[in-house]
This record gives sequence, C-alpha cells and structure tokens, in this order.
Amino acid sequence: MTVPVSAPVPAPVPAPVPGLRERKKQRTRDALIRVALELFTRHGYEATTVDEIVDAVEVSQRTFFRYFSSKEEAVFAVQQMTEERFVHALGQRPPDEAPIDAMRNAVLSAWDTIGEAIEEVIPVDLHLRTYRMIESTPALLAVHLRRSTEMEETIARIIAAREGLDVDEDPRPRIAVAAFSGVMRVTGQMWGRGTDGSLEAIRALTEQYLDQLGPALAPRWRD
Amino acid sequence: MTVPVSAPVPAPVPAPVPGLRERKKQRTRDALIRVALELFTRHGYEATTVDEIVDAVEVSQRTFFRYFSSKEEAVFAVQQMTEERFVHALGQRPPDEAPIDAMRNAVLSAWDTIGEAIEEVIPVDLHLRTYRMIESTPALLAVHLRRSTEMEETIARIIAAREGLDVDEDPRPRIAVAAFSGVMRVTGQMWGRGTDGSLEAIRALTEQYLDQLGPALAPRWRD
DNA sequence: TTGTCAATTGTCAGTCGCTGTCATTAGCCT
DNA sequence: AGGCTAATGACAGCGACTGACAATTGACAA
Repeated sequence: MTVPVSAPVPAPVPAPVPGLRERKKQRTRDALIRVALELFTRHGYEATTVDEIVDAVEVSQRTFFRYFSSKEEAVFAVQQMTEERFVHALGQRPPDEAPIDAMRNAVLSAWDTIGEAIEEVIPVDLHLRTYRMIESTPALLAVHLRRSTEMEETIARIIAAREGLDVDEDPRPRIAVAAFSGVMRVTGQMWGRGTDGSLEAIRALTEQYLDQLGPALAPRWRD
Repeated sequence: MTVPVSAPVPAPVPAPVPGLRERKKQRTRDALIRVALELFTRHGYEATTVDEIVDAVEVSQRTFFRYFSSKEEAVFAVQQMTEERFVHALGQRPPDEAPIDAMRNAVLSAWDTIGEAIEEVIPVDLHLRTYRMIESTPALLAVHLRRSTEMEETIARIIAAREGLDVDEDPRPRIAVAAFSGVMRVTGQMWGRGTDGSLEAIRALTEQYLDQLGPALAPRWRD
C-alpha cells in the first residue's frame, strides 16, 4: 500500500479554451433551449412542434434530437441545473444538522444562488414562466414528478450517508425524503397558482410550508 | 329550509338490464384491457404496439382510441378502481380519527377488499405484474405519479372537510396528504423491488413504513 | 315486423414525435 | 495540405394519435 504524500495535480485547468467546436455546440444547445422555451410558453407545449423550433434556430430536426432525447427533455434542461444546485448545497450542510433541517436549509440556500446561475442560459423571467407551464401541462407535470422521484433516491443516499446508514436496511432516509419532497411539491404547486411569481415568494412559501409539516402530522389539529 | 326526514330513494334500480349494446361495449373494453395488460407484461410496454392489441381483440385501432384516450390510459384502467376504493374507504373513517390515522386505516382496509374487486376484470396475478411494470417503465411511472398527485388533491379536500377547514386557507391538509402519499409511494417502490409479490406483503410494508414517518422526521435518529 | 334514428365501429388519410442510415460538412491535428 | 473524426443534414420509415366520413347495428316506435 502506498501512502499518497503530495498527490500531483491531475489536471490543472482541464479546459482553458474549449475549442471552437465545443463553443459552437454550446451555442446551438442554448439557442435551442431558449427558442423552445420561448415558443412553449408563448403558444403552449403541445401546440409547438419540434419543426417550428428547429426552423427558428435553423438546424435540422435530427440535430434537435441529438441534443435532447425528446421534446420534453428540452423543457427540463434548466431545471436540471437547479437540481444539481440543491444536491451540492445539501452536501455542504454540517453533519450535526438533523436530516430534515439539512434538507430545509439546503433548499433555502439553493434558492439564494439559483437566479444568477439560470441567467447564464435564459432570462429568469422565462424560467419562471416555464415552471408554471410544467405545472399546468399534464404531460410535463408527469415527467417532472418522475424526475423528482429520481432525485429523491439521490437525496436519500446522501442523507443515509450523513447518518451512517444503509438505505436498504433503514427505511427512514427514503421516508424522510419522501415526506420532505411531498411538501416541496405542494409548495411549487401553490406558488404556481398564486399571483406572486417572484423568487422571494417561493422562498417564503418554502419556509412556511416546511414549518407546517410537524403540525400536519400531529394527532390533533384543533386546539 | 326543509329538513330531510325520510328522503325518497331517487332511483330504485336505475339499470336492471343494461341492454345488449351496453353489455357489448363492456365486453370489448374488458377484452382490450385484459389483452393489453397481458401483452404489455409479457413483451414490455413500449415493445407492444396498439395494432398488436387490436388485432388480438379484432377491433379497429380507432376503436381502441375511442375507449382509451391513449395507450397509457389502458394500463391504468384497473388502477383507477383501486383508487376509488381508497377514497370510499376514507370517507367511511370515523370523524374523530386523526387525519394521518384516517388515511392509514383507509389504505389498510382498502387492501383487504381490493382483491375481489379486481378479479372481476382481470386475474389478480396480472394486476400485480402490471404494478411492477408501471414502476419499472419510465413513461408509465411518470403518468402514475401524475395520477397520484391528482388524487392527492381529492384526498386533501376530504381531510379538510373532516376537520372543517378550507384547503386554500390552511395548508395542513395538503401537507399531511403529501407526506402520507410520499410514504405510500416509497412503499410501492420497495414492494416492487422485493421478492414477495403478494397482497399481504404490501399490506405489511404499508404498516411498517407508515410507522416510520414520525421517527424519520425526528431531529435525532441515533439513539 | 319493419322502418327510422342514433350510437358504435371501420376505413382512410394525415400530423407529429422519434429513430436508423448514410452522405456531407467542418473543426482538429500532424 | 491532407487525413481523421465529430457534428450535421437529408431521407425514409415506424408508431401513437386525430379528424372526417361511410357502414353497421342495437333501440324503439309505428
């Protein structure tokens, strides 16, 4: 067994200049996302055909499906970024926090930094309209929920690791995450139905609803 | 204001003999469901085309889409029945039960009577295989989750009514239901992955996992 | 029984999402 | 400059789904 004393840096700056080819790809991808979301939110998701998107971006339909495995996937490209934010934030939480608190604080801190990250690809305004579209379009809502449960498994494993547990032995990580995610979903729903579409509003709702989780499970509601 | 003393029965037997036309429709519909689920579970959902189903039942493709608005909907026809069972069972719970307990007992009592109800349309065995297929087929899982959240809204309103609350004023009904449903979903997942595919097994898991909801939300897991 | 009405079904043509294939283009690297 | 390879475009085809119209078949009254 060798003890790594001073490991050599594997790659100082792996991508200093991404190269023309890579930059071109990134631009095409971003353009597809922007145009797609713009058309989706303007005319509706199903009313917009893939042909309309690729005509506007001036690429072939085949290219669209090389970037996104489906029309739906284009909708969730930005969503994916915010999910990664949350997972990262959760990993940063101090290990002595209770599981529920760690998740709660991770969402709240994620909400704080998400705005700027989104702005690099699309206007935040467009992203908010996209979120509402997802909530109100059955086909998209379905995919959204499936993606959420996929992330729940990821989160459950992080929580289990924090507590030194095995997810397949102790059901509590998955259950805590499921309960937490359920509340977050209701939060998103209520925010989408409300009139205040700001990031501050959803942050406030997040806190408010998570605070109600304990009381909601209490045996007696009337007092 | 009139006090209903002894309400007259509105319609004694509205449908004594459904008529040939109606019976024929029911038979076609049941046949489509049976054959579809059989083929789906045997060869896989996406691998089975609608044409294969309608060829086996000897109807036109157009007829299939008159009975089911999509290929997916055929999968959930039986599921729908069990959901109605649960809603009914929930309505029967005594009003003094705590919300969470009412839901818990409603599922458990529903599991008891679901078997026979299913058998009228398809073999229970086929239904169990269908459930597993849904869990393991992304496209179906997505639809399943969306249907679940639609039912959550229904349940939340029942809970709110029991407690004399307005779902749009007090968030607790929706939150309690979301947490509850999250746990039920994990239950279904775990059951689908396990080896014991019996109705007893899922009943046992239901009890076990719901018992863990409180502990999972506790601030300290280690003791 | 028969004729009429309306519900149900079949046929056909067409749209749209999506995929496999193959030729063409265009960065990249020696 | 020229070869290599990644990216794109063009095309054909499949399967889910829909609209429109014609054909069939129970229902029900004359």
